[in-house]
Amino acid sequence: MSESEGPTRRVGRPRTAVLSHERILEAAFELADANGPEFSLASLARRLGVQPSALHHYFPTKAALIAAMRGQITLRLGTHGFDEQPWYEAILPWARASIEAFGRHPGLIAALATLPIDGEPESIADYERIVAALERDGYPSDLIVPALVALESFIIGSALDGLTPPDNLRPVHEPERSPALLRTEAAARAAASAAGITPAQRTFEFGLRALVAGLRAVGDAGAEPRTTDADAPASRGISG
Amino acid sequence: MSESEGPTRRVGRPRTAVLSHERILEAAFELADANGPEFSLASLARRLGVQPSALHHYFPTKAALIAAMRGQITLRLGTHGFDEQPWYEAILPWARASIEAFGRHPGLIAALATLPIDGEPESIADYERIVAALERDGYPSDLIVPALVALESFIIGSALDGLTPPDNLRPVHEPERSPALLRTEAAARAAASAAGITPAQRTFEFGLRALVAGLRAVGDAGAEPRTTDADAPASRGISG
DNA sequence: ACCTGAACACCGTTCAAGT
DNA sequence: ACCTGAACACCGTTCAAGT
Repeated sequence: MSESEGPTRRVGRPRTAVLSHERILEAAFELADANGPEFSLASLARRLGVQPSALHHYFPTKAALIAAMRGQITLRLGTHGFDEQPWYEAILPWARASIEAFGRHPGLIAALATLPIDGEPESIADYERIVAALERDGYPSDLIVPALVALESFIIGSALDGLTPPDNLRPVHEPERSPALLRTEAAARAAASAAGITPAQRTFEFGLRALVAGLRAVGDAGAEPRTTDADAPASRGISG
Repeated sequence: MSESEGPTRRVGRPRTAVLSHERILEAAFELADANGPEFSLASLARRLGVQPSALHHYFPTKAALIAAMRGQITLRLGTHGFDEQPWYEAILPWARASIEAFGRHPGLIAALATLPIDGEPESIADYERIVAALERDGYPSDLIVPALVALESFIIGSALDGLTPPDNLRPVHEPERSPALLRTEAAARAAASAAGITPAQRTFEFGLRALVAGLRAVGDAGAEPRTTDADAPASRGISG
């Protein structure tokens, strides 16, 4: 959109500002859409026709810019009717919109995943809506945030999985050494093809339903003191 | 371990080789263990007392080195008794060992996740063992690989989640605007603290059990032609 | 206040040259 | 074959200087 291939602006403050938070964010999304994991401030500056250092006047660090992008993405997710439907219904379109949004910006997924939420009003508001629905539906209080985070972890991991080639798990080098993998990978790829979607998309939809069903089962049994405790086994496996 | 802070080796082929695949991998794991997402060939070369370009003699690219590290990590995961136990039992310690391994190398998680499996014999062998167990237990053939990939996506996403601060979802800036999140996040953190684990660890264990339970439910209903089809809804949500 | 331009401390990778 | 050293094309960030 904004081409401006550098009429070599001279030094000093321009008469009218060339940049703004909005213009930078817009160009940043264009750059992130042009797929490939190459998202750098330098290439963003090139696209905007400015020097890289000019960007730091609006966003102090690269992480701050990405945090702002995350806020925009969250805004566009929409509400998905958590107020009208039970959480396990409304969460499905929310999850689909989330991975779709992540998939549109391949170069950002890893960065978005590790970014602290911190003071991000949009993400906080999004979480608040979902958490409130779980509370309203009687989900066990101390398992609401874990359920939400587990779901988001699955979404993030699936988004990264979507970056791998469609036949990523196909044993091409020594197929005779992994016959079961060869068989089942072909079956899964054929099923995805028949459905007109990628294997990664089919995997996501399948895993999403399984995870939500599992989370729901625990929540329904949530009135009693919880025999399906989530705490016990961790002491025998996971460390720091 | 290997200090060798550069007695300034002179040019030309050394009388006895200074590097080897094993020495490089060992140092690479030491570097990845020293937490922080800074894993570079330059810092690895510094640790080994060589020039960065020397590394390319053993691993053509950084991605090739990380692929080799992934192979080592997979080897150390162990077998976890998929031959003796049903898949939904053996998969639990396998998943715990996986996230523990990822958690030990924070700087590698994102790179490991996006790496194509390609010709990685160790990972292929690991998958083959798991897939074979699912087949043996009668899991629907075209859902075996999706089940495995969904689980691994959850593990990868959870590993990334483990990098965020423990109170990542706590609304500190405007707590009055998100009361439900404030309540439930505190409840979850308190429960984790009482169990002597981090919130991320408790979330992982909880989500793992929910996901496996959900995957198992679909598999048990797998004899019939599948009314719980994974294909239909994708046509109304997920795109390229 | 808002930009340029130089500078700093990094990256991964290639390749000629030396032994 | 196995390393050094120089070179190339990048990074993010800081900061003085100009308007």
